[in-house]
Amino acid sequence: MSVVNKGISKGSILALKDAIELLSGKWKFCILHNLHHYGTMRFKDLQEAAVGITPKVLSKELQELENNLLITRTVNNTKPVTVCYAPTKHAIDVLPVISALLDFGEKHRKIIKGR
Amino acid sequence: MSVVNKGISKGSILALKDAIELLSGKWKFCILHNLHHYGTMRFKDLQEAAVGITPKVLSKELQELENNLLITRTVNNTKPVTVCYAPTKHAIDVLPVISALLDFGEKHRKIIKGR
DNA sequence: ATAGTTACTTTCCTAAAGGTAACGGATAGT
DNA sequence: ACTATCCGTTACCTTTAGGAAAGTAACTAT
Repeated sequence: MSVVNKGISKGSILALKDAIELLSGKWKFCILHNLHHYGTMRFKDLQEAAVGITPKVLSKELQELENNLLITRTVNNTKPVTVCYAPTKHAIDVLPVISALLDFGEKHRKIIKGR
Repeated sequence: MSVVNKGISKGSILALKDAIELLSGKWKFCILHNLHHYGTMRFKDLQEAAVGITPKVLSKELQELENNLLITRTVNNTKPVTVCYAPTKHAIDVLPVISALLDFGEKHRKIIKGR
């Protein structure tokens, strides 16, 4: 009937905690959301898309995502150097999380508004 | 083809940020996960299920979840007072997020292990 | 020579998250 | 009177997240 119904395995709670630890925070979902939409983005594009983020924070988030094999970083030898970030195949696995969050967020807004 | 493919609306990014703001953090997903599994839990059950959480933090998380209409709090007039927490109908909307996170977490573990 | 662009890094700082430990009120058992 | 249970609260402290502002390196254009 429900998604979780047969008992909570220790493995599953660990997987949940891993996912939370990696993806929690103010920006990672937004970055991945943008990246999945546009496919490939430069640093500045990402900064403009994630309104309010500072270069320092963006840089840190991107490094963490790269370390976890969710994005790739490519340096182009252009006049002023440009860098491209793109989602990896593995990043596709976070799409369901993002769309579920999006869905929840929209439903939640309605419910909170009308109380 | 993909879940997000037609443009990023401002509303959707706001919904995403709302969801992140509410659910981000170390414990809320775990608490909701447990609550959905067991249906109704007392304070102490929740504390034992979320290994490592302290009463202060648990108390705060539960208040936030209650304020956001994701759980209900019921005080029973038993010998030593007991309190029951249960998920609301609205909390069902976070189940897809949890199962997607769980799924991602498991896939991610495999990918990170074998690199 | 000066100024602009891109992609950061560095330093400094504040606020929030989260942990530790102890305590409190209600009630009941011994 | 003492102890225990349950559900917290309170005070205190440390850690982390994240923001502000400036700087840097490499290059180009004027």
